[in-house]
Amino acid sequence: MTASARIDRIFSALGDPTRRAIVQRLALGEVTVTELARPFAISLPAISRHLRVLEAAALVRQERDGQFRRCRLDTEGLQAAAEWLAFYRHFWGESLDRLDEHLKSSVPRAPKIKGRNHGKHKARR
Amino acid sequence: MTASARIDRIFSALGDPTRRAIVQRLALGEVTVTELARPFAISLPAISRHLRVLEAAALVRQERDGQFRRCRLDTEGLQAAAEWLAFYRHFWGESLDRLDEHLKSSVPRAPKIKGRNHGKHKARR
DNA sequence: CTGTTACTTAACGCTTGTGTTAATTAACGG
DNA sequence: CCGTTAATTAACACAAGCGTTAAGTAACAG
Repeated sequence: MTASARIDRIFSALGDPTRRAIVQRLALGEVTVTELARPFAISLPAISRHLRVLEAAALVRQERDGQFRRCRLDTEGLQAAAEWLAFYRHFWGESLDRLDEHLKSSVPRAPKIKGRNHGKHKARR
Repeated sequence: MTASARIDRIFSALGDPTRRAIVQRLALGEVTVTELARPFAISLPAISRHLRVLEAAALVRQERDGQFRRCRLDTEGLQAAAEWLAFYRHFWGESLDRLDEHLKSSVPRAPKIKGRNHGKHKARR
């Protein structure tokens, strides 16, 4: 697999608001698929496929636990994306130290669950 | 415009290898559209539309110069993406300082132009 | 066994994305 | 003016993406 294809999958995966919301939810902790799906206004199969995409991008990992599948963050994809972007840091002249400061000083709010009615596809029934 | 829609556009824009190659090219310096398009195996209109997408994502800016349009990086989108990802840094326990080190120590190779025959759509004529 | 719960896979439809060629707009150069 | 160069917009084709419902698989619970 080429490096480009890997980064492709990561950024494409993060381009969907439902999938970013899943990542944000998993940042709070491990959950089963059904638990994960509950806050969303889309069907379970839809969530299931988002999870495939996130797994292929190394953003999420799933592990079987009897009847359940536990999902958690996979940092590999996030790291890869961060490193790709870090290459361009000097263009905005912000050292990572200063970015670090900025982030530490901002309120560490929990990510909100988004992804309902995001307007790309309406539920039709 | 919602914050989510903005991040949407940025990650979706970066999800395409041709567009990432454009960003990489512009990191080397300002160019006109035709110059920018030359290394790619796709038509000028296709490049032109990629530029629209990149502009909408605040990743590229275009400025008229007589007969030409000069394109350059817009760091706003890159920053926004980096900040979104930075929220998850602590999950892989890497401080930005250490990431900084890592990047400084690696060879500062120029980004390569990719995006030809990336397999998503074959040229048909 | 049998039914229930937790998912995933299959099949389908609509929308979006990406490419093409042809036509258009705008500036430059004689 | 008139032709050339630079780039965009228009119109179209086809693939990919994301949603749905229905059917399949696997573990659990009685």
